[in-house]
Amino acid sequence: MTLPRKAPTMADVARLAGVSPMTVSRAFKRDASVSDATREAILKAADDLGYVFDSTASNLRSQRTDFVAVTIPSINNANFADTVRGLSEGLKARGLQILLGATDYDIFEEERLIEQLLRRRPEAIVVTGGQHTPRARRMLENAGIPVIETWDLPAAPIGHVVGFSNAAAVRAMVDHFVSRRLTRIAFIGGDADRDTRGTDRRAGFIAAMQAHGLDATRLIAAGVPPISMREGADAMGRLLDTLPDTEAVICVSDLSAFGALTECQRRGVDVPGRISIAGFGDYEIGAISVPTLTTINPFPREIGAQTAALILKVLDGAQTTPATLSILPRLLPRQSSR
Amino acid sequence: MTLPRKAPTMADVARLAGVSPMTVSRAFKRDASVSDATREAILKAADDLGYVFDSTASNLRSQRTDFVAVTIPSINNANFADTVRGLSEGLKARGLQILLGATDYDIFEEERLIEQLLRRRPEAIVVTGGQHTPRARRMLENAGIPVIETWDLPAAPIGHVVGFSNAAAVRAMVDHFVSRRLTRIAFIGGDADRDTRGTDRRAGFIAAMQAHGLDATRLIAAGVPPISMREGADAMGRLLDTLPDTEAVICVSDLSAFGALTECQRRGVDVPGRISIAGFGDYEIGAISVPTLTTINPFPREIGAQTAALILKVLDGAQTTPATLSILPRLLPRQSSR
DNA sequence: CCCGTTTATGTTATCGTTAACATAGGCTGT
DNA sequence: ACAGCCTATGTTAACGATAACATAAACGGG
Repeated sequence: MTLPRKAPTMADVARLAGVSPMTVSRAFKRDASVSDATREAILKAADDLGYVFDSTASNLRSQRTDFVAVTIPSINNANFADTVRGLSEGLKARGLQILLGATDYDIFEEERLIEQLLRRRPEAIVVTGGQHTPRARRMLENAGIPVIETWDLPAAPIGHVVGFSNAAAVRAMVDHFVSRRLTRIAFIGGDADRDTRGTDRRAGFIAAMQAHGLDATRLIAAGVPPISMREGADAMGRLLDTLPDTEAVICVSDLSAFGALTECQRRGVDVPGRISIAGFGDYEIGAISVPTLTTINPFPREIGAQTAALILKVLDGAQTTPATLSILPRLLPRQSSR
Repeated sequence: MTLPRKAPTMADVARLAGVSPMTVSRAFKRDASVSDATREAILKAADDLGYVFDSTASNLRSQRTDFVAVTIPSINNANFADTVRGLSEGLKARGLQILLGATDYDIFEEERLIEQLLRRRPEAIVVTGGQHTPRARRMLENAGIPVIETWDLPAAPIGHVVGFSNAAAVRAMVDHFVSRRLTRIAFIGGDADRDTRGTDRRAGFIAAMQAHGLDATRLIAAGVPPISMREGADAMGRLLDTLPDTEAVICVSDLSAFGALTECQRRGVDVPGRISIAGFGDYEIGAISVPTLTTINPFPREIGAQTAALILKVLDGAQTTPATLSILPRLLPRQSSR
């Protein structure tokens, strides 16, 4: 057992390799000009000493952290996870690392998180949604780094946008049902004020119903977002109890839609025979359940990939004006609706 | 539009507030001794200037980053996400932030990731699983920070452990089936060598079957881990085609088990009447599907929570020897098995 | 073969915060 | 009233890498 002596620094490596610290620094960068022999000797020396590059020092001196800060509502959500995956893959090649934080669907938590993240001096920041506290907005505006809002098309963007209209996506679903002669349509979502995307979807539902001259009052609040399969099932139970003549139901996500489907199965209610069900998000479950679930794919991974590409473009100076990349969600009619 | 002048530093804040930079530094810490009047003036000045604390400098000087590095196989997995959530919640109170990386179920990718993470000088590192490349192992051993292996009970731990035996958990499932007089049992998992926890589960299955004197050759390889619902369904299809007398099947996860269930539903194969199905992980879907899925809950969130608590203890010096916290997974018999 | 250019390396100062030490003034108890 | 002890603040130097500048050696073309 050796004593836990102080960790070796570049100076130690330099001494052992017989070069200056600056040369060691160069040897650890990809592009820098160091002769092969010297680099090899340096890496050997570093390995012998068990040297581990200290990026805290590098970050300060070079004023670069190679972090990209990302906030998502929840880690435990396949859609947001897909976006993070798309981002991560697109940024990895450039050595950019994601600094991830979850807001728990709360814009005040988001504000706190953004402050924490900005202190780490990321190269760019990606936030989910276009609704923020005034202070959060101010921090983002003054951060001096590229800001990308995703999963939404904010009316007044802070910087760049890679998103889609949640309201328009749900409108397409309403249109789909109406074209099938289904008019008594309900909406199952979370309690109004927390999940802003869920709220947008509900608003889109109401607007679309009214545009068709239909009653938009079949609204079931299933609990605090994100609503679970279980909450979807419970909401469906209440819907069947109170408004049994409902012909179709749009759920805020595929998870709640699947829960709703199982409630119908337990009660022997035929889907889509007696009631049609639609979800949102194109989760895998909707593609494989029996029956499969009609849903909307907002291409979350694509959002991440395009966001990553945009960040690289901006950091390269190849994009100097705020960009808005609009993703077009796709309606996927499946067995759960007719 | 103001010019993007240089971001203000503590020195700027200090000048405006009429104090020394050190006092500003103190004002930004929780415990430091600064009079209320001074702190207020400083925070006001900071706000006026739009000052954002620079943790890159703080990290270097104080030799603390308040990062805890975490590697998980995949971001897009509810079980690992739960562990991260448990960790995150337990660490937040102490101002520790998670630095997350995904290995994509690949120990070579894990090695690369561990190196990247250690360069950021985390206060502790949490890895999923107990199998690592030799170099990864060496890096962890020499990192000089607490190392916690999770989701496994390694034979030769590097440091601390918060995990469970995947093999033992599956053995309990085999025992469960055997006690119900089911003996022709199959296992659906991923291809052998990648997902080490999946491999452990398969090995546990084989060992348990042999311990009962039963045939342990009904093994279906469903593809590259992590295997999806779809792959679970496909595997079940092959199983029904090739070994139609199978009485029970244990799937490597609830997701593949649900896929397998849907394949049975599509084929009109009664579950559990003709075949029993079990999964692993206690995903929400298993609790709500019709029929509900027999599964094993390894308490992923608890793993995260206990890991967080352990890290705090170690950083406080209240735990100086390597700890092994063993979680006991719970078998949950449900409708999909009899 | 000489001068302009490139390549490999060295030197110096610095990024912005804070640990460590120092000190003035106020307070406490006897 | 004074030693002893807090409390609030200041001063100095350092964390470990690297940007910016400098230079010696190698190269190359006419």
